[in-house]
Amino acid sequence: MLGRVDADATEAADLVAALTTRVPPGRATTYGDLARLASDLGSRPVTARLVGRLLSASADDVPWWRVVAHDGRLPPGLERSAAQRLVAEGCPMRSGRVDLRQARWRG
DNA sequence: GGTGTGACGCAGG
DNA sequence: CCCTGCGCCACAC
Repeated sequence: MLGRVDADATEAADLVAALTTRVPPGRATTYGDLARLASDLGSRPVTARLVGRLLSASADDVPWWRVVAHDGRLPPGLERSAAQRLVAEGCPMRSGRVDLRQARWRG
């Protein structure tokens, strides 16, 4: 059934968007963590790679800058924009990377 | 259909 | 800091 594929993709996109919206300002989470949370809530596993792809095409109201790589690195090409927003929120940073030891949010 | 490429993650060198 | 390899998923060629 080809319809199921689209349904699953939509579910994953909604889950990721919803979870990202829950990340508090000044805090951050990782693609991997989000993938795990989305996998628990959804009907099928979501990978970190998928989270990144979905987020790259997310809506304007989604705080994508609060989702970083597992080592706190910011999205390639958008470091400036992300860093500026994060700093404005008071998110702990370190050498251009998010200090996850302090900012990490796990839901 | 195969192949390359990403806003990924992890183990190694 | 760099890089390679493997597993992972979706997409453009």
